[in-house]
Amino acid sequence: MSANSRQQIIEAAGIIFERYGFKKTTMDDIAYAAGKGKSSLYYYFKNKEEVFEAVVAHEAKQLVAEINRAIDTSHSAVDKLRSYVNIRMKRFVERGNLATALNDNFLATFAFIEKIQNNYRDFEIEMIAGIINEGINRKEFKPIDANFTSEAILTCMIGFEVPLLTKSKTSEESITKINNAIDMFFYGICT
Amino acid sequence: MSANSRQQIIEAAGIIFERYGFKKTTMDDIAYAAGKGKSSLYYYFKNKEEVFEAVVAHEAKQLVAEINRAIDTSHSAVDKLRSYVNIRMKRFVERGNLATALNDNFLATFAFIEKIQNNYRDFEIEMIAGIINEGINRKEFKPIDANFTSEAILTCMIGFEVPLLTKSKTSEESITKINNAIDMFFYGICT
DNA sequence: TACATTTGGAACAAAATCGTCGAATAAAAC
DNA sequence: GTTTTATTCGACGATTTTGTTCCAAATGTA
Repeated sequence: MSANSRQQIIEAAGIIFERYGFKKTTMDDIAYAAGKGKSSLYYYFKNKEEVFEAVVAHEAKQLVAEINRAIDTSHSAVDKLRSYVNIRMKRFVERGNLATALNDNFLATFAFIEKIQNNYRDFEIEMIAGIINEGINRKEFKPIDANFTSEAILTCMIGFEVPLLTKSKTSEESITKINNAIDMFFYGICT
Repeated sequence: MSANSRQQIIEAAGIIFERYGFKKTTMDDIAYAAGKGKSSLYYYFKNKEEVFEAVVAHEAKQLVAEINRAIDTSHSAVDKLRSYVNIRMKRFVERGNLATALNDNFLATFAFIEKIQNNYRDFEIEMIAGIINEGINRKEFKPIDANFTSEAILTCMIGFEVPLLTKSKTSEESITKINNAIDMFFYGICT
C-alpha cells in the first residue's frame, strides 16, 4: 500500500472536488487527474466517500498546522485568538473542501459528513477553549467559562459564514468585518 | 415566446455553464437556477446544445460590444490593435463560456462547437484585418496583406492561450507577456 | 367564454456512474 | 530465474442520472 500513490490520489481528488463539488466529481475524474485507472482508486479507498473523507482530513491537518504555527508566534491570548479567527475565516473564504464539507446542503444529508462536522466542531471548541483558558490564567480575560465562551465564538464565526456563502463578497471585506466583531468580543471579555 | 424568460434562462445557464462546464451542467441545474421546471426549457430551446449556443452567442455579443467601445475611443490603429488584444486576452483569462467553447477538449468533439469556433475565428480575422487596413491607410503600417497578417496575429494569440489554460498564471502576468509580444509585432509592422 | 401562451409533472430510452472481479503487469523476495 | 506480493487496469452489471418528449394544468388575453 504505497503511501505515495495514496497521497497522490488525495491531492488530485482535492483539486477536482474543489472545482466541481462532491456530487459532480466522478471517480473517473479523480482517476484521470491522478493518472491512474478508475479501479485503482478502489485499491486505496473503499469508495468515493472515503476519498472525500481523506481529502477533508488532509485539509484539516494542514489547517491545524497553519493555525498552530500562527498561534505559536503570537504570545498573548488576545493575539492568539485573533490569529485563530483570521486564519480560519481566510481559509473559509478560500473555500476548501473542508469548508464545503462543513456547509454544503447536499452533503449535509450524508452521515459521514455529519461525523466530520461534529468531530471538527469539537476540535475547534477545544482549540478556542485552550486559548481562552490561557488568557484567563494570564489575567487577560475575566474568569469566564471557557467552554461556553468558545462555543459562543464558534457560533459567531459560523454566523459570519452564512452571508459569505450566499453573497460573494471580497475576502478582505469579510475578514475586516469579522475582525471588528472579534474586537467587540474582546472588549467584552478583557479585564 | 417571452423574450424575457428566454433571456432569464440564458443568463442563469451562463452562470452554471461557467461554473461546471458543458458536460457537468445538467438541464435540471439550469432549470433550477432559472427558477423553472426542466421541461420548460424545451419551450425556448430545442436542446442543451442550443442553450449553450445561445449563451455563447450572448457572451460573444457582449465581447464585441466591449471591443468596439474600446476601439472607438482609441484613434490610432496601433492603439486599436493593442486594445483589441488586451480585451480579448483579459476576457480569455477570465474564462467565460466563449473561451471555454473555443478550447475545451471535450467540447471540441461536438459539431456545433466547430461551427461556433469557425464563425468566431472568421469574425476575429475580419475585425483585426479592419484595424490593420486602417493602419495601412493612415500610413501607420507598411502596405502588408491585412488578411494574412491578421491570421498571423490571431494564431499568435491562440498560442498564448495554451499555456494560460494549462498553467494557471495570474492574469496580469499573462497580459504583460502578450503585450510584449504585440509590441514586438508592432515594431516589425510599423513604418 | 374561447383562445393562445407558458409551465411543470410523469415517463422513458439512452448514457453515465459506482463499485466488483479477475487477469495482466511490475516489484520484491527468495 | 522463479515464486510471491503489490499494484494497475479493462470489462462488466446494477443502479442512477440525464436529455428529451408528451400532455394536462395553469395563466394570461381578447
